[in-house]
Amino acid sequence: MTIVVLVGPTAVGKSQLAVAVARRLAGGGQPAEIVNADSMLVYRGMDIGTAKPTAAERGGIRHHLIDVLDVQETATVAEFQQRARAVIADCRGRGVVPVLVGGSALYVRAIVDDFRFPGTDPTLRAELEAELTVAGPESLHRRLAELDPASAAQIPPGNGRRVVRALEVIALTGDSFSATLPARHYALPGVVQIGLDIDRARLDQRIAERVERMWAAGLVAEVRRLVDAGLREGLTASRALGYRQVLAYLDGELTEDEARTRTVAATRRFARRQDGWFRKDPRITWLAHDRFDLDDVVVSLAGDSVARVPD
RNA sequence: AGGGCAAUAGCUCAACUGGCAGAGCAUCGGUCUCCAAAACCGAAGGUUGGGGGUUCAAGUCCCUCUUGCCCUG
Repeated sequence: MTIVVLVGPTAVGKSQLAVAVARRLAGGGQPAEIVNADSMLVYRGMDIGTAKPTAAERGGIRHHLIDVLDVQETATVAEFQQRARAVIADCRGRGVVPVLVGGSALYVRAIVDDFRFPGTDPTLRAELEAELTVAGPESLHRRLAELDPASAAQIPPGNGRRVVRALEVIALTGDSFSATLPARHYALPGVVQIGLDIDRARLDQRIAERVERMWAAGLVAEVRRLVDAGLREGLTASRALGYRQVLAYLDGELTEDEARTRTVAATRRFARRQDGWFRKDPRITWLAHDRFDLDDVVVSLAGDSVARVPD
């Protein structure tokens, strides 16, 4: 059994390639199915700003884990990991090849590698969060240093978010946090990871054009609509690229023009960070995003894996 | 045309009576086990619009030119 994983920065063309590949990866006569691994495509109503593939763009290929949350719900890696693994297992049970497509590196790794997340406690989290707001991250970090010097050494004192999580885990498990990323060993069989390569100037250009198109397509109106649906209350969704900036515009903190320009800049920075994750993974096979035989190569790489990995 | 105000990092702006030119954002690099399109850390970046003068010392004071904004006619 094989699973194709398509990664790379935003706007390289992952979604499009996924559909082309899925059509040709017929296991047992049925086309492959696409599994989203993108933290923002999960939100209903966030269509324009996330460049969510339209029905036409999906080309009749089934897409999983898109539109599964309301904007006011908080997305989490752990929940996503469970859902994605369930979907993947289901595909395999039906003899269908899953094609995992994602730009959220942590999400992809959590699905494909051996990640085990300690639980969470909303009440406890809320308390720590409240303390973070009033007391600041340094004071929480000092407490972490007493409880668990090893993890305190790993987490920068200014990063309140991670300090809170560490304290939460310690309180919950009674154990130390030991926050380290696991080794790059696939927890699933038959993984073929493919990265789409693009030079920076080209990518920046594509990002600028894409944001331009989003505005023309009515991103501002979409955000207005989502505000009524509770976007501002959504911890995750309200921080999405484009959405956060348009919210600031609607609040009068930015002009519309500034919102657009900042969305472009923020997306560029995001692309750099994605690159940082993916480039470090030696298991990824990199292919130029614009090679004419791109889908052929992906299909054949997937096929090789099927041959190599016995059922 | 006359008068006033302004000009400092790519952008927006700081710098008490003259005393080591800074910050936010952008840019570049990095970190990462439940908000990750998040959060955080680091680096680089300047002939203070041009020219002259006063002073031990000028972004700051004086003269002049340039550019922009405002007021008056």
